[in-house]
Amino acid sequence: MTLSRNTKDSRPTIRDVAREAGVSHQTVSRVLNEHPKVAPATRERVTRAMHKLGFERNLAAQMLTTQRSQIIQVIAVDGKFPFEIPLLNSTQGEDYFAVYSECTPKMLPRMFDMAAARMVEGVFLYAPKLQIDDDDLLKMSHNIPIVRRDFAFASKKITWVGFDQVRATHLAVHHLLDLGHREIAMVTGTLKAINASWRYATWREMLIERGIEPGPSAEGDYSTRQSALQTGYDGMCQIIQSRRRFSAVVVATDNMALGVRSALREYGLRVPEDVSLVSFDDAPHARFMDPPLTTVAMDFDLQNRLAFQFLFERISHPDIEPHPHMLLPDLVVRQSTREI
Amino acid sequence: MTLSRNTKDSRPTIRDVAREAGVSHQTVSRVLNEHPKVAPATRERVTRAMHKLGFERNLAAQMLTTQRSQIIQVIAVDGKFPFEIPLLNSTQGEDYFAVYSECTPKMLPRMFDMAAARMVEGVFLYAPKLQIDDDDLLKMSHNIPIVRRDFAFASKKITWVGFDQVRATHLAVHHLLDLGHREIAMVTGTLKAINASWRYATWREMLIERGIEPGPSAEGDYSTRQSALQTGYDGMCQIIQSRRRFSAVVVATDNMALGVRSALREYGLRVPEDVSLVSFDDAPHARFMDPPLTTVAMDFDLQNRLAFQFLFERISHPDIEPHPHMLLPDLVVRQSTREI
DNA sequence: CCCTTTGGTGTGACCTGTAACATTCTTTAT
DNA sequence: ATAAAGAATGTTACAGGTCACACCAAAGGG
Repeated sequence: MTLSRNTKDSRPTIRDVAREAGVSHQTVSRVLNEHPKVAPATRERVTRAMHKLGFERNLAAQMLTTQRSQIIQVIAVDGKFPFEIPLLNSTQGEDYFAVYSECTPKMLPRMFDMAAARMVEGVFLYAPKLQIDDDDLLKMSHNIPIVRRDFAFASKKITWVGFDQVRATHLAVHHLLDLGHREIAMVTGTLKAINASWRYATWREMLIERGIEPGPSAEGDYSTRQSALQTGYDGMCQIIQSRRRFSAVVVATDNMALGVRSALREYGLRVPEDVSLVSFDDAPHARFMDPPLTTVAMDFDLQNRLAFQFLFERISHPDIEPHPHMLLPDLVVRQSTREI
Repeated sequence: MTLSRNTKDSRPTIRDVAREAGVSHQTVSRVLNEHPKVAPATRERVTRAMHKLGFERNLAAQMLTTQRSQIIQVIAVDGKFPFEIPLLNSTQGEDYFAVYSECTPKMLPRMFDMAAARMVEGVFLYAPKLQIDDDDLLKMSHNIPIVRRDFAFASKKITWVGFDQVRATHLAVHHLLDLGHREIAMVTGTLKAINASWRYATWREMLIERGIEPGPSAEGDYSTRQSALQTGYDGMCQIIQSRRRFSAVVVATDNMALGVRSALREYGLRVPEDVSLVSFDDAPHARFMDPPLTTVAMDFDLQNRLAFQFLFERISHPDIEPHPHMLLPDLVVRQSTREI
């Protein structure tokens, strides 16, 4: 017994639609791709046939011929991309899907090989610890457009979107200096992260430049919410136990600040009466903390949106120049800082 | 001038590998698919050729013939899936990619149509507000395996993974009752969410059953972190302003509890001296709050892992019975509750 | 020693769209 | 009227894998 192809669950193809509408499959393809030279009446018939059969274009087949996957890949190198899943929906308006993967710096070339084989159209790179030469990165990229969503200071040939960490740290430290603080401690993120190390270095340099000895510091890790809270707490405990004096603490992120705040409380230190606290990010919880947290606001939403937007730009106009994009943070003064 | 196909950036195909290794393309395919009947020497030659040419199997072509995409789709209906992107990496060990999309209940059938056209192999459904008949859901599913990662009480034909909300609420309210509280307020999530409404209903019933009048309540929305904090705050303010008495508050999630805590503080109400607070989730920040939060722990990580695991199970063994899976929460007593 | 089995390999069709080119039928310019 | 241009549609050849089947040689059974 010979079964016709369209038995059961197999979905209709353009050939089926063509037969239904009494045209050639190519005409159906033209309708699908909104080719101008299709007679309105024909287009109408074909459209009707498509609806009748419940036709949906087979992406795999389209991928195979066009060499375009409509997929962009988010690659987190040496860490996790700490945002919420709905962010991946930003690609939807552009008819792209985003897939996510993590890898080590060593695996990155292989990652690009696989991306190329999957005909991934763009790579959204989150590699906050990766110091890599632009040319090396481009070499392994198989010409897939890349946008780095991090701080890649020296990069001239790769589009990236990042925050000015020096400026951010200036805002935080200046604020404390203006309030009269001279004994300023810091709880940093992992210094392997480029952003975190800039914040740390800038904090140090600003104080040293002014002849002030940098206060005690501890290294944490804000790469996940969990570790941020815990290492914020641990770091603060460590600083307190060091017995070195401090009247203010700079904390690398608002999540860490939650842990820091908790440690201070345990040791009976009041904020801001005994210790002023300034942090970075302006996360949603910052204004609900006790006291509401003074923080250097970074609009990550904007950063992510821009990074995606630039990526789509590079995909559709591969010839335009890469343009690094430095975002400027803002100080939000709340009640965790006070004049000494 | 005739250009050979393999100019520049076009990637090598199995035919290229075959030529390089001096075998047929089918043999290369067999090596790729670990077919047992390939002579070791041949396999070796082919593998070497693949490496030499930097071959990666073209996913689109594979998809087209096998009708398998190696893609699973996470669909959030009427809301956002509030977890972090790295969660999507749980699919990696299984050689799947996860894509994410959101839709309204009305769009869901169309979503499945598109999924079928993309040959999506499984759907991870997060639809905490969706009350839908199993059969209706199955009807629109094009036979794509589905796992619901939410509470779908009546479902017998769909695999789902959820927490026992009744039990969870019992834990919270019993705890307060045991401590002597009789004036118990509640800040709920949006009552359109099935989980939230169960928590609300159970809270009410438990009190009424015992002849206690339910305390004041306010409806919030914990579907995003942002809204959770804000509506937690707003809801608590509303309850306080109602002037109705309460000695304890049940809060729908730990995120909302942050807002609630902040509102209480503003009104000079101490926790737990004036008000006991019990919440749900045991989010990372719960133990760093002031005071550390008593909460009903739900292991979302486990829930997500199980849901993914069940989905892969259903994909590889479509014939096994759907099995609803009810997870049991645990009460974590910290310092936000106290005997009255 | 011949027949059957089976391990190892090759051949050609097929999956479902799209691109390039061919074909038909109008319409316009000369 | 006739060539040329152009609109609408059809034909055929891909894209890069996998599948079904054919084939051959070596091994095992009678």
